[in-house]
Amino acid sequence: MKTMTRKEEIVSVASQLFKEKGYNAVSMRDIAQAMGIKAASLYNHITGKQEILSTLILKVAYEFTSGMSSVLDKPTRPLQKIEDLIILHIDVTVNYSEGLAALNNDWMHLENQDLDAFVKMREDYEANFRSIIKEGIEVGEFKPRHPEVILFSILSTLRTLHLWFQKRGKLDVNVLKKDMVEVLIKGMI
Amino acid sequence: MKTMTRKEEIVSVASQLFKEKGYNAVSMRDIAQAMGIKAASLYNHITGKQEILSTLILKVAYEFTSGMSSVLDKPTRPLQKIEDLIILHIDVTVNYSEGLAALNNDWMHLENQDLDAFVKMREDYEANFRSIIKEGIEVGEFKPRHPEVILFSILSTLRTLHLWFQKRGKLDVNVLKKDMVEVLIKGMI
DNA sequence: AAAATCAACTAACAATCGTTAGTTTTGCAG
DNA sequence: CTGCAAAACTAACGATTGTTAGTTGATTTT
Repeated sequence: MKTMTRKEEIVSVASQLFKEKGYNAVSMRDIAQAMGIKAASLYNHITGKQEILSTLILKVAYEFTSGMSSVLDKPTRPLQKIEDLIILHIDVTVNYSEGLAALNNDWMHLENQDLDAFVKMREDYEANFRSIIKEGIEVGEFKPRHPEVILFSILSTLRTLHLWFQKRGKLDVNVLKKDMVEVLIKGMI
Repeated sequence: MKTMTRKEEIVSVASQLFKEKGYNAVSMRDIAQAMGIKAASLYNHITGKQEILSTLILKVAYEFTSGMSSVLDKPTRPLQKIEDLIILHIDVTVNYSEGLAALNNDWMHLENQDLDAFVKMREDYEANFRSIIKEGIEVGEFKPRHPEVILFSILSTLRTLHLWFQKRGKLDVNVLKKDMVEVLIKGMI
């Protein structure tokens, strides 16, 4: 782990507290105490509480957006793209697990442009995912099921991965990738 | 819809606000305003903000617990039990959609005995679910996949159903049940 | 009609919130 | 050493939080 700027430290410490109690239940004094300083000192490094949240969430959201771009750019078939996206989610979960909790639970506490930017990224991401599924059904690679149900099932699972990964940290990442792809794509029977 | 007591009205109104902004971002004055009264008047019917949350969450948690009991009592095979649990989740989602948001996002803000009771119900529920999956694998009804991954995939999907059900309310409930069972159990290819 | 209960109200409380201003300490470059 | 900037501090602000006390008017019970 490379050396962190003080601001990165604050965002990191805050993200752990946000994960446990949520954005609104964590005070600036809580964050400061976890860093061993006073709340007012935080303002030497950040402009306010909102900046912590938006820095945290938008960084992770960008990872998904750029990951989706990579997947779309490759000339692969729909099934391979879905597999790539599952791997993407697992990798982001492993590397940004703190930020994912905030992204999932506290995105609605973003404000103004940050909120708009996030919502747009999220909608675009879902739309791209949906298109891949629809194309897979059209070319006969997937069963002709309601695309919305497939999209919902996969995304729900992937979005809450961080909860399980921390609880059952014993799960080996590569085993998880393999089994997750199998279960999500081929089902359980 | 039968006539509500005033307390039930408060819990209902509060649950809608909790769903949008989360427990901590909703003030007693917000709840009162949504009911057309003053915050202090709420205390004629409830003992405090905590009671709203615990009433809301524990009612839904009990639905899952008793639903699980029914499924376990029937002398069916593991596959049928899983299908029954999927139906249970969809039914609870339709009938208690507001409470599910609080259960998923704000359970950690419960206190003392309420928190303990909830955590125990949740752990028991997951343990029962896990046992059914393991038995299904043992008797050869399910593929020999990591039980934890199957459990996680199904529960993640079912627990976030309420988010999608409100967004895409056009989805017919019976179509949803059929497709959801198919997708979760048989996969997408 | 009198008495009691209910459910609303006003007013205020102590605590905590995010944030600002002004000051002191720390650590490094010259 | 000296000087300077970075980063900590103390103290306080106005706003909001959940909650309590005491009161009023309406409705129900006796």
